[in-house]
Amino acid sequence: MKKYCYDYPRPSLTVDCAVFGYEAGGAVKVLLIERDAEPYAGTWALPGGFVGMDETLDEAARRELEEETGLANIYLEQLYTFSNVHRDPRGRVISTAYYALVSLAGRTPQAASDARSAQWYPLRKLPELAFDHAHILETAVERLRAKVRYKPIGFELLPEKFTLTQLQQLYETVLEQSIDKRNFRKKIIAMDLLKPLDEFRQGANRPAQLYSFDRTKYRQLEQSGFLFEV
Amino acid sequence: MKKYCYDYPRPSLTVDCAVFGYEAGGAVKVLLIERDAEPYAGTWALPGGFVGMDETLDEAARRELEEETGLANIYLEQLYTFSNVHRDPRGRVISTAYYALVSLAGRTPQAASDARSAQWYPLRKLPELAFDHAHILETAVERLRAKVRYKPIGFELLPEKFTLTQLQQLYETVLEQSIDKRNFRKKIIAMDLLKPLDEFRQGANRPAQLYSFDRTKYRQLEQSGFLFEV
DNA sequence: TATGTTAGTGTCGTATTAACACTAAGCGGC
DNA sequence: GCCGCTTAGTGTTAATACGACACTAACATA
Repeated sequence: MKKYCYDYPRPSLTVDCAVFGYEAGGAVKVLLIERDAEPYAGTWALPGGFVGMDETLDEAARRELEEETGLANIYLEQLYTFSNVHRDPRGRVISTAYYALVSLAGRTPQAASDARSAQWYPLRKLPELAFDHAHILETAVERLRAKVRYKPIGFELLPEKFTLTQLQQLYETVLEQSIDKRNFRKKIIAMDLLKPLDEFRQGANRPAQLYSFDRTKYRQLEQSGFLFEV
Repeated sequence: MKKYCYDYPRPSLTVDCAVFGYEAGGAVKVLLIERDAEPYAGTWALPGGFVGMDETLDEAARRELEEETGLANIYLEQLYTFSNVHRDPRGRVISTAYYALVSLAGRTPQAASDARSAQWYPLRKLPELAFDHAHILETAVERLRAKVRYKPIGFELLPEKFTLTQLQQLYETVLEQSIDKRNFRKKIIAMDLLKPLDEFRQGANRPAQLYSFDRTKYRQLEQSGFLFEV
């Protein structure tokens, strides 16, 4: 018994989340779930689901992400709304995609809701994806790369205290290109965004200076719409 | 009698178009319609309307724009999907906004459908707008400015044959800042995007060299994702 | 104490950018 | 016909930003 009736037909609305995970030294990963329900049961897909009547798309994206993978407090940014007429075999479903880049550290997904399992997949070794999610993911990767080139990243993606080498590796991983060490340091230091700490990271070799982000300066820069080219 | 029934409630989906118009020497204008139907009857708004079941959002945006204003063949680009829960008094309505920048020349809107009237409004002298359309417009202006800084504009916005001064004025108008004449010419010429013609524009003063766009080169550059800073 | 590994640092040539002022060509009025 | 007004058109220079490039420092371990 269908209870919700309208004068005109309405498409369904979903959200999908392309969450990229970064881990020092590793490749970029993507958070995927194995679908438990039809259609595409048993197939891997981006976390996502239907939008509720009393939540914004942002809220829906965050909620679905947490429901299906257990990951909360991830800042998602709207990517694009995909509206191909036949993108979903259930009928007319329009989906607004979100994306994010987060640190893998401490973020182990736990499948729940209609996800049979949930895990990080290396971006270069993806399984077959449900719906048009491969296409969504492509779009998200493009956007992520484009964005990283003019907005600094780092918050969230590194431990509270980190070395310049770690920061450089982050950029090299996301951009998939190597960067000159001296030039990178020059530029980052010139931005005056990092606070050198009194600590050093001990280890097998020469101890590395630890830095932390200066969030105040970060926000100032953010508002003035600055450019940041690596 | 409501004929379309579903197991779960569904939001309505609309599209809205922020179409900016440029005219040599004038300020940037925005295409608005005066709503004929409730809610907001008599108030000015962005052209737009409900999405059909067998059309993509892009198609819906183009269709609504033509229905309400008579303007066709405008290349719209997706801007953002606005989903505030109370953005529409009729209930839950989510709207995907599109934007475009076109030449005013020969584009006189003709109201139809549920638009009582349709006209170009100077961006600096806007009336009160319906729904959250003022907010959508703000977002569109930001995006337009950002985009113009790295993608060349000009096609569509100038007559087939134009002078470098006209092209410069276009940039100055859209960016709302003045540009050094010599530097601008140097840069534009260096891009090798313009064909100097054998003609000059006659008028009251020194005749100006006429140029036209070299569309082949434009497409080449477009594909290589080039940057273009003015 | 010798070796291996990562941290850290400066210069220079080149390319890009911004600032800046005068001459050229046509028109209209006198 | 010449003077004045208006718009078109043109190069140089100084400052800055960028990319390329190689060695020394510090520590751990064998």
